[in-house]
Amino acid sequence: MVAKRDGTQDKRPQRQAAPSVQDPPLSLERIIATAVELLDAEGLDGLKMRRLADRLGSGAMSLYWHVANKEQVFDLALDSVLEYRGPSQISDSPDWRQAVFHMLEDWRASMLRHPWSASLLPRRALGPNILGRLELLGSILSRAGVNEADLNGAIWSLWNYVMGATITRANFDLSDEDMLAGQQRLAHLSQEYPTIVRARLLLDNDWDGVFRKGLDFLLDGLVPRQ
Amino acid sequence: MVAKRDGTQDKRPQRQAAPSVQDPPLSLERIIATAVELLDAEGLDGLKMRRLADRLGSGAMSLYWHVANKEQVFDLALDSVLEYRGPSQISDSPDWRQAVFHMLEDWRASMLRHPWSASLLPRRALGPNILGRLELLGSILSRAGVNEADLNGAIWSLWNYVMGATITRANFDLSDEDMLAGQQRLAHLSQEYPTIVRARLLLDNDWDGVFRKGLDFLLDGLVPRQ
DNA sequence: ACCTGAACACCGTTCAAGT
DNA sequence: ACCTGAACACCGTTCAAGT
Repeated sequence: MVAKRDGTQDKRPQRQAAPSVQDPPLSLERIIATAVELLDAEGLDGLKMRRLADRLGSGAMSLYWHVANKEQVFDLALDSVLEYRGPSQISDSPDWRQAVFHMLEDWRASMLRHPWSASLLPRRALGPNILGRLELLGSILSRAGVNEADLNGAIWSLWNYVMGATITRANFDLSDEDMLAGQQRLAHLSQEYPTIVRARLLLDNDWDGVFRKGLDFLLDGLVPRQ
Repeated sequence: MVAKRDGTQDKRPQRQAAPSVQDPPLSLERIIATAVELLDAEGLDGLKMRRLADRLGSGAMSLYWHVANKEQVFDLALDSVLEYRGPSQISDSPDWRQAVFHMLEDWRASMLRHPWSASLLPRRALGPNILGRLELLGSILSRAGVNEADLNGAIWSLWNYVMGATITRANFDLSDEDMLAGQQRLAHLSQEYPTIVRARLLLDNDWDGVFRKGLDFLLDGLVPRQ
């Protein structure tokens, strides 16, 4: 029997898993960055404090020195993912419509890159990054001619639209087999849901195109082209 | 940020809460109806199998004879709340626009009566009641002149819009004090978010009016008035 | 100031039994 | 066929300590 040399085949939990380069010390930034990684990999339910600590090479309870509780981890991970580096000065460029599209499509793309963030955003407090986006949106619309009394409603209309489209898209991002299975189950009920089956509700959905088209319609209504 | 605290000053678990009239036997209907009650009272996180069993006057494990697991309770409670008793034959009435508005506003109202259902719907399978609504929606739009190639996109546009508006509304239904606190925190940052503060983003929001207005714009785009 | 393990109060669900 | 309690494998968090 050969003595185990290098922990390659270890059975034990082995807490001290060869901190070869010695993990850097815990910090709020490192915790949040790792939480985002974990959320991306395992989804909302996959974020467990113990698992997060494991990834950080620390004991589970060490996190609580930097963070009040799990909810705060969610809040910080969420806002960290919503930063907008877009051309915030272009807001007074002549093409306000393009500026709105740019920010909203970037917002949607950010959430789709981290699908857990879409379902999380509506139920958490608004962090600075998302507030920054809303501020930018409001200022563009305002400069485009939306009067003050309608501004609140216009902002929320667009928020609602983006959130609905993104949450749906993020959650219906099924595997092809799932979609096929769903459609087959539907087809089996084609006399109960004839229109839906004809429309191929779960197939051939051009999510991006649908998003842009609806956004166009909404903007036409909110800021009539003159 | 205020932690959600359950203000009810319960003293004891009180298992055997005087089954005065002897609870009726367990049944799927009774389980689902009680689950809806519990969800209405305590929210998504408030639904625990043990608590549900308590309300039913049964042991926790008895539920598992009628139900596979907690997820199934969610699925069934969700669809049970989305039934549409609306005038399904009126779909070929001359006023298709009114028919769409009626169904979508009723859908939104149903979800707002059970706020947990809004956040749940996008992540669960589509039950018969919601499929029925989509079928009705598709058939009305089709008769209103939306051609087959655009039907899928039109249905999803409206779905996205309704879900976004409702999820947001359901989750931002803050107490007056919360809203005031939020706005005050914002006001404190009025040089960072001047537009948002001016628009009174968190106050004076006519959710129902915003919903109807945006829906009008969307329908104008999807089915141009001739 | 920062990190830790033991321990507590849960929660969903399995299992082996009861009627 | 229907219901049950004991028990298991978790999970967030408190606490009393360690450095």
